Amino acid sequence: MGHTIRDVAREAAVSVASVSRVLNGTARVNPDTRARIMAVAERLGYVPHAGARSLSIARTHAIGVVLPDLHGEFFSELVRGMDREASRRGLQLLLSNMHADVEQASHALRAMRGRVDGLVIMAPHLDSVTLLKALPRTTPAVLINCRAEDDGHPALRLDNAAGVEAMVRHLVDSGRCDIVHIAGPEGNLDADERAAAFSAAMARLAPGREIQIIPGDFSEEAGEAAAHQILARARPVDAIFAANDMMAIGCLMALREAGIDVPGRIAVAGFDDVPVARYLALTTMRVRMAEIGAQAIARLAASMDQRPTEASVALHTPELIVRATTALPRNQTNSAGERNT
Amino acid sequence: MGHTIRDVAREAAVSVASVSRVLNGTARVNPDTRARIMAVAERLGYVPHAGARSLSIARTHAIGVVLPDLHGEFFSELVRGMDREASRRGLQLLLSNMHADVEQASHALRAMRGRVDGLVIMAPHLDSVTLLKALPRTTPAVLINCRAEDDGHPALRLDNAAGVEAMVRHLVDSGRCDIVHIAGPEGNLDADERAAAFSAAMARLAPGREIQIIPGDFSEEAGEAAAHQILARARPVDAIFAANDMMAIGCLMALREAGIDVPGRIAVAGFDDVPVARYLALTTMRVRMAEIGAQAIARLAASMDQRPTEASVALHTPELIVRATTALPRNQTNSAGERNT
DNA sequence: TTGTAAGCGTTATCAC
DNA sequence: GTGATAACGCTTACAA
Repeated sequence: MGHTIRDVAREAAVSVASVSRVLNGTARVNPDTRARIMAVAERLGYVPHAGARSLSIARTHAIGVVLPDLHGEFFSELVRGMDREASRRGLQLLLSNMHADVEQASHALRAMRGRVDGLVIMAPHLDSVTLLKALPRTTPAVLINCRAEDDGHPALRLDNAAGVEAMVRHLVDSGRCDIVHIAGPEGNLDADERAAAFSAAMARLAPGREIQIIPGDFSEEAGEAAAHQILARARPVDAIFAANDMMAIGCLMALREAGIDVPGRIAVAGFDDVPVARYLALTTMRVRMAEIGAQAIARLAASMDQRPTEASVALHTPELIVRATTALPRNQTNSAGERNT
Repeated sequence: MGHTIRDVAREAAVSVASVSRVLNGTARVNPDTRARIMAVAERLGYVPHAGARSLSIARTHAIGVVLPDLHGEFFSELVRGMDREASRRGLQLLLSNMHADVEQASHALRAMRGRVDGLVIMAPHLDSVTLLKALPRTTPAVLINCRAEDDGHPALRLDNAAGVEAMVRHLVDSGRCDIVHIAGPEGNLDADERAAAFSAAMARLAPGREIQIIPGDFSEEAGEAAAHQILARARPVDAIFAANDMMAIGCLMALREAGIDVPGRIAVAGFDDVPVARYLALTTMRVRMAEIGAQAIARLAASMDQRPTEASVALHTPELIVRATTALPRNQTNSAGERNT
């Protein structure tokens, strides 16, 4: 099963040490022997055994990525961003899906010991304290959107509060105060933060209005269902702010089907700015997932190379993207098309 | 940096062999010592070093995935499918991006030696012969959409010819014979196959009509550009068939902006059925990327466990998804909405 | 049932 | 310059 360094050494009539030196360029070796070794390696089609090498030098040049079953585009964007940054740095990504329970998650983490130099962990739905016990305290790790009982690990967090506030402000500014929020799955960090921020923002920006929150689960279907529920009841609604784009889209489809004028009668907004949002002209909060992924890798790399970096928490602030689904009513229109704020 | 099996052995006053046996359940050991060992391991927070273990047992339980910089949704879907299947089987995925040139690609492959039990390689843009020389002939590998100079590796291929033919037939059946094809980047296997199949299908299904092909690169912008080019010239066109969805979407946007009636005056069709396609009601050929990814893992797992499997090539046939952008003209309508064939 | 020791394929520290 | 050889952390005959 593949040649070893010893095969090369034997064929070239040298010691394994010399072969290693040549292949890694770690020390001077006589040009002649060097050439001979290269030739043999080439002829034998020798490929070094990275696993053994890692064991020896105690460095794998790989970083472990532990993600939950992510909804839709998120996975894609996040991993793409990481992958880009990782391959720029000559690092490989060891992916491991972490399913719902902490059990499997910590198993996944343990399985990484000795295979990676660091970890990127995203677990918006789990108790990170339990989780972190599973990982050797020596392994550098950066946390993305974990419930941060600030435990000393560098972390990346989404500023959900700021995002939600910006959106509520936008809606209120355009004259819509009866806003209903469709929440994400309970227990999910982002969902919870967004719902809480919604209540807070409403209390501040539209005092006196009822705070309406409908439960959801981040799925398109939940958005549809919520739309139907909203249409069926009597309370006034002039805007729907879903906790993520997919639910907003479900809403949009349901409203369109019901013949409701959007944004004329009801405005609709989402959160995330997934690619589809642009095509459907959905107003939303843009979250640059790829950038967050790349940043995670960058910070991890830093804390792997140099001295342990500051355990700071970097906050990513979403950006308001105004599109047609919340366009201003005709008589108030002061700008057209897409506008960033 | 983390405890070793020896630490546990020492603390528990047993040999490393016993610790190993207990932790792997590979042999009977006295319940008492067993308990003692477990306790110590727990207390020390011992996590086995997977790298060392792999070296010893010559099995990594990881599979390497080498992909090009994939366009859009593809990456997402493919990796998601693989990830799903891999984690079902307790396998980890070692991701490595392969950039344009064969040099980097083969480097990426070599870096996997000793870290994975098998490889999934996708390289629609490279010469797989050169590529495959880089990998130890002993490592099991499955190829996805590689130019298959059938070299003995199990492979997964897309039946582009069948897909293109189905679409051309659909267009012709709905009375559109002046079809222009927007091709993908030259050198890309799928792009080339689709363009060739287009010519063939036209010759067969719309004999006598000019075979019009406009070059593109799979990007939305290319689709827009092509649309403008088409509108600017005199030749009659009643349908545009883009080599992928993103270009079809670019087209769609450009036509919409130009006030062209779709599908009334010009029908538009794509290829891939990316998620956005449904929302834009784009007729397309559905390619189940996630399924292909999962299948790749499944086949790889098979050829890793058992005897070397047959080197067959599995063909994935895309499915025609008819949506509004190619709906039949009013007077011929015989079905409504979305329809699968 | 338990322990000793020889690998697994590298790298790195010594001598020479 | 080059070559033995001891790690690296684990598994697994083979003995005891």
